[in-house]
This record gives sequence, structure tokens and C-alpha cells, in this order.
Amino acid sequence: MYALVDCNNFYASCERLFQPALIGKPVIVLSNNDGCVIARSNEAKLLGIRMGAPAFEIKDVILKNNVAVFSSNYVLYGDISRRVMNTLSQFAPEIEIYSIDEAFLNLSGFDIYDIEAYARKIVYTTTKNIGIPVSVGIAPTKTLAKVANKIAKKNQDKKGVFILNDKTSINKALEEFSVSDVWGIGRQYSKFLNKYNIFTALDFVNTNKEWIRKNMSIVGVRTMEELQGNPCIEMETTPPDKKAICTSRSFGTMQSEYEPIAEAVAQFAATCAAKLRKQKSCAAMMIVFIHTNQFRKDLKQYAKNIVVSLPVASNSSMELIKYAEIGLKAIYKKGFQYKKAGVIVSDIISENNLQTSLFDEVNRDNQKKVMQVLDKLNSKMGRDKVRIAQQGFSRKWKLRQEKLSPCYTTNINDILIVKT
DNA sequence: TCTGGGGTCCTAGGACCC
DNA sequence: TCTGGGGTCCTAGGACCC
Repeated sequence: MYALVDCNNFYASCERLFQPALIGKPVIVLSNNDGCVIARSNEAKLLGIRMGAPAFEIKDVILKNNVAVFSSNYVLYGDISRRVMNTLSQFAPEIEIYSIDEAFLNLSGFDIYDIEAYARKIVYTTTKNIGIPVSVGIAPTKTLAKVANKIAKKNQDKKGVFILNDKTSINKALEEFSVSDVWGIGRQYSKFLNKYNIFTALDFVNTNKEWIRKNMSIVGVRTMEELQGNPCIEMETTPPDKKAICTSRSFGTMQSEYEPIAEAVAQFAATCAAKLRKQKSCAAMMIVFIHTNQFRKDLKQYAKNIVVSLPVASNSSMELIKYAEIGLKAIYKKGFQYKKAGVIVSDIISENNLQTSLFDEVNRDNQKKVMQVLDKLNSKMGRDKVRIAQQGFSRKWKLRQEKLSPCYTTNINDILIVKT
């Protein structure tokens, strides 16, 4: 059996941890740049606030109902997540951290226990230790555990726990479960399946397997098998190295001049480099992109990306910034108002088996040492305290974050604020 | 009249997830 | 005024090999 543990309204719950007065009140968290709604407390959901709704469109609802609004604070959520996962890992020998707010636990061999009591203990302990409410779904496959979790969350009377462990209960659950809510079936496939009168998960399971294979590839077949109780998706206990790493942001205000955009792109390249170093790998290819605001139909539009090949794979901030600048210079055009830029690195290999070039003129040992010192200093003093000059300090492009909460658990100054 | 057989690698595009 | 960010996997088709 697998358990899927999912934090309830995670980001909203994190904000509430430090403002308990907000418990029972509507809370929402906005995306970067305070753009869209990305997390809602139950009370906010009841007000009809949709996931992904642009903040400016729901201004009236927010004011009228006194909704608490937060900018997203990923440093805080990341730290709370780490604590939740630590607690969860005590409950099973194998844990897969599936996302910032979800984890699968491998409960094989736990049949000898009262599995429901065990699940309640997970809910109780996490709530007590961390203060974040969670829901637990337990079933013979990961996809069914996802189903069980949704049922646990949806029905108040389940008190955060639901178990699917026999044919009858599984069939009944699938019959009442919309196919569009199944893990692995998104909007496009839902629409497609509905066209063929497949509306529930049970309809889907009873469909011809070859037909699924033809129309939804092997991925669809796996989902089908999983819903039938045959495990096809294994636990992934150690996260695989990333094959591509992307750093991109929308600008707080649109930018026309080259310099602030170059500063932003240098920052993104440096962040990509730091992420590469963290997983001990190097990238041999980079994509730089910029675009204007697609929502502003009244403005001239421009969007362009460029692929830059690195002669030797690298994870040095200095080198990545250099190539990002070359890319940006090639695609930047005067006369547009830019809204967003980004850097993607790929062709990623381990830093241990780097293929250097005969004609390589870069002193890689030196760069490596510099980066090690830089990482060490920044981990102690704070992100980007030491930086490459091109990353700059003007920050004209910086995010809009008007409702940012303090980093209560990670920033020394914020911690002091809490204490006093 | 009639034109083999069996592979690999790469890429773009489309689906999905949180 | 105002609309997020970061990933994965699979397939078909083309190019190429012998």
C-alpha cells in the first residue's frame, strides 16, 4: 500500500502559522509579481475565488470579504516543507517527496497494523509538530492513493483520512470520481474522453486498453492499470538530477532599455549556475528568451529566444553570464516594452565527467575555486550577497511583492522581529 | 511486371504535473 | 495599472547508418 500525504492549502496554511488570527478567515497567496491566485484557504474557495484568477479581477471580492492577501514567499514555504517532510519520513522506511506539499510513503508490510489508526497518527503528528494540516490517502497504487487523498480532502467527515483497499470500495470510489480529476489526465485528455462518453474514472477503467494505448500512449495505459490496482509507477526516493534548469521572471514594471534587462538576465544566468552547482552538474547549452506583455494588445509585441552553445559545459556564474549576454545582445531590439525574460540551461552532465576542449582557454580550476568561495559566503551571509558585477544592484526589473510576509524561520533579522 | 531490411539518433510538439 | 514559474515524459517523423 502507498500513502499520499498532501498539505491542505499549503501556502495559505504556512502564512497562517505566523498569524493564527487568520485561522477560519479567507486567505489567499499570489503568484510572483502579485499576479494570480495560487493558493486559497477553504474560506477563500467558498467565496468563489478561482485558482489562477488574476488578482486585479477579484479586487472587489477581496475588499468586501476582508480576504487576507499574501505575496508568495517561497523561502518560507520551502523551509516549512522541509520540516513537514522530516516529520513524514518518520512514518515509513521509504518516502518520495513529490512536490513542495506532497509526499508518497511506501507502506508495504504495514498490513499488520491498523492502517487507518496509523493514518490518523500521521495527520495528528504533522498538525501537532508543524501546525500544517494534512490529508492522507492510502491505496494499493500511487494513482489510487491520489484518488483516496482527494476524497479525504473533499469530505469533511473523513477527517483527513481515506483508505481504498478492496475491489468494492475502489469501484465505488471510481464511479463517483470524475475522470478529469485523475492524476495523469489533464484538460486535453478530459475533453477528448468526454467526447467518447467517458466521464468517470470507472468509465475510463472499463475502456478498451488498445484504444487507450492508441489515443493516450503508454502513459494512459499505465494510468488505467494503476486505477485497476496494478502498480506501474514506482517510488522515487532520491530525486533524479534535473535535465533542464530554468530561471525566469516577469518584471515588476515593463523595461525598454537594454541595461536593466541585461542585469536581470545576468541574475537569471547566475541563479541557473548556482542551481547547477548545487546538483554538481554542468550545462553545455543555454536558451535566453525575452518577450513583451502578451496581454497588452495595445502595445507592439515581440518575443524571441536564442540557443547558445557553450564550447565546454560549465556551471560558473561568470561563464554563464558571459554567454547569456551574448544571447541577449543577439535578440534584444530597441523600441519594445519587455515584460519577461529568462534563462534555461540544458545538455546537463555531471561535473565529474566534463569533456574539455583542446583549445579551451578558461582556467576552470580557478573558476571552480572562486565559485566555491562565493557559494560558501552566500550560504552564510545571504543569497547574492557576493555577486558577479553584471548582476548589478539597480534592480529596476524587480518583482512586485507588496504583501510579502517575513521569512520567519530562515532570516536572522526576521526571526529577531518575531522575538521582539 | 519488377526497386530490401533493419536499425539509431534527434527534434518539435503535445500532453502532463505541482 | 494589473495576468507565475519550473519541470517531466512520449511520439512521430526525418535524417542518417550499414
